[in-house]
Amino acid sequence: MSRKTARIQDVARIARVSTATVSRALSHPDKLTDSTRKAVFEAIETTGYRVNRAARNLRQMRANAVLVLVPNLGNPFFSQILAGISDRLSHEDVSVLIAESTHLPERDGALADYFRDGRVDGMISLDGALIDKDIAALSKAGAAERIVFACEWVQGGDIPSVRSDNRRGAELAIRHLHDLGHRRIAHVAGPENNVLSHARRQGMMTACRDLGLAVRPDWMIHGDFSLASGRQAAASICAMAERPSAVFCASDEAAIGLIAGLYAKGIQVPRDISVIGFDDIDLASYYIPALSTVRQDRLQLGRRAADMMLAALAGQALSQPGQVETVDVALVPRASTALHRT
Amino acid sequence: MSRKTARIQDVARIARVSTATVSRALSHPDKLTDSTRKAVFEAIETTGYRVNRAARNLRQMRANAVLVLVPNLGNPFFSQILAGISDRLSHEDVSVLIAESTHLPERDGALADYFRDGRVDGMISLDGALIDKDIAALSKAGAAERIVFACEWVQGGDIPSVRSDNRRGAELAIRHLHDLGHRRIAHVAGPENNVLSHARRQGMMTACRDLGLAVRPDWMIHGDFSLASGRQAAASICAMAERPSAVFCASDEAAIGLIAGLYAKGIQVPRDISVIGFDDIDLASYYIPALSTVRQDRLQLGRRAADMMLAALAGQALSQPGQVETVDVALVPRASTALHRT
DNA sequence: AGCGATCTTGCAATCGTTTACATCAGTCGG
DNA sequence: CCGACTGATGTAAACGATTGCAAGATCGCT
Repeated sequence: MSRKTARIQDVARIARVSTATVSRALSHPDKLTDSTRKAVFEAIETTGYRVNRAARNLRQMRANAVLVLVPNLGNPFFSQILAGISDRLSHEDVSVLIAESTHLPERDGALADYFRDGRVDGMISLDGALIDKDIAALSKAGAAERIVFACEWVQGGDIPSVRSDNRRGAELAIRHLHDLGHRRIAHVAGPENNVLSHARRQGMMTACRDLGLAVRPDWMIHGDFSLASGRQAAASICAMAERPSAVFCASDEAAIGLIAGLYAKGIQVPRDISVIGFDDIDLASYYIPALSTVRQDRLQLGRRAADMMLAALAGQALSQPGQVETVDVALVPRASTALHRT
Repeated sequence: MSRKTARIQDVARIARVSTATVSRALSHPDKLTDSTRKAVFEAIETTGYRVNRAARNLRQMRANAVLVLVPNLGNPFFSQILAGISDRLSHEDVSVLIAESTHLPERDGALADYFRDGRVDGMISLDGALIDKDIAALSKAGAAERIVFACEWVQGGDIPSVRSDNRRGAELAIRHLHDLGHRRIAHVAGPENNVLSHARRQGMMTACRDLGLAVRPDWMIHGDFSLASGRQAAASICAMAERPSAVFCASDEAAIGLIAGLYAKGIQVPRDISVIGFDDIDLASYYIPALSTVRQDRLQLGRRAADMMLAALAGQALSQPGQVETVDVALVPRASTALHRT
């Protein structure tokens, strides 16, 4: 038995047809006579033939692969979106390549190179912090039409995106606290330059205005979505002369960090302060107290982004350049928010 | 300006050399005269040339890519190992493809096809549940020498692996509980057929024997590493006539589920029962009570696996076929374990 | 039977590299 | 001054598929 894998020629010889016919049997089965198609598939069976992707990619000048750019793989939040993407793409015979923003080579245009050397046909970015330089390099590489954002996005561009309804999520959170009687509400925000931070803060401001609540600047606490930043926020709150009765955190992790931090100082949630998060990570319902939060459907975000990508690759430009798809969010009240003690 | 990207021919023409020389400038720069090398690199600069990966892969008959097989991308535990792998490989110009075990096509040998159609040169599997059929298909595809396990592994095979010292981790956990005065120790195990479950249970048994503790079969509770299984275990424990004073859980998630479940029934940790987990996930130190656990270095697991992979691809077979590298673990005592009340 | 239309299949060029081999120019020792 | 040797570069044949074009086969209709 020969060590080498079967080539299209071997199949053609056994099926007594040309290589062209074998190729067609695979890509346009309906274009063939029943009998020849059968003969070809039998030959494929006996030889165990599989098409060589490198050869196909070279000839077709496409990669049949998509790059997913993740800010931080260690973060379960992103990896679940990745799972949604992978789910869709793996069924379409499109390979999924991954790259972490933080581990990209320093060299400018490292991202664009994925396109220019033909490794991928498109990119789904979960990172909204792409700088203009990257974007410029990408569009110079002719890749601009084959980029989709998922979850995060960049502000000005025409690049289509799939995102949660962050503003509404924030409004739901604030209204929930308001319904419970809270009037003094603080916010632990995400990173300053992040689009999600911004949208969620905006949502909070809108809701507060509608409800006639004041938003005190000193109750807008800086954070970065992380556990550690939540814990730090706890310190800030303890130091306050007048404390809020409830806190809306821009992420579940920040909320958990905050609760842990408050607990360490003897402030109990929700007895002394109510806390609500954003995301509904798996752990939220197992935390003590179970975390009230706003659910984002991360799998759905990934799947929809993958669908947009497939559409973009299928050829026709996207319906509108700046297309935005929004995935709904839902309030999930649990035990970390309680009636305000009057 | 032409739309098409520059080819090696264009570079050759501008640098006034042959394509062979350009190719050599990239792969064996030292084989060239200083002057020609300089000329070539200048031409590359002006044309913005990048080698076409499909063409290179076809000619070299290799993919310069590695497949990472993950049981479940949604699980942060795996995605952090993935981060370690990605970190190493992206610096070596090796692309990282991902596939989820659960989303693989039903067809037999779907994994082997990644090798047979030349999409990847090697595979790092985080999934120890590969069935014999898969393995057989893989080795028939000549891929057996290019597989490495990370974290999990399969029992009998010769396939090299990187893993944490699970037995020692379990022993550390048990001795820690013993040091605190606990003598009645239960275990929430992982899935029945999982190698990690087995190793950790073995470690527990060894430690118990050494310390002269009885292991009661009815205190070995089935689980599957998940939050939900931990919560279920809480129900089991509540139903027991005689309760353990401490529980060693095979994962942090199970431990958290357990604590949440016990809390719901009015049993407090560590006041009534001590609980220790395994993994040291990010959240462990932010849980209330902060979770005692055994730390696994997931990044390191990934990095070492990537290194083994690179060595395997570099050509020479691995030192021994069944090579096993062990990554050390560490006890991290926190607030979920306390002195046994006598 | 004749003719055009339609459908099926084969021929051969092509995608962009890499690399074995050939070639050519120096270099060096005798 | 010559032959052997070394080192740098060019020539051209792969790698394995896809696909425009052309040719042959089949069919329908008059």
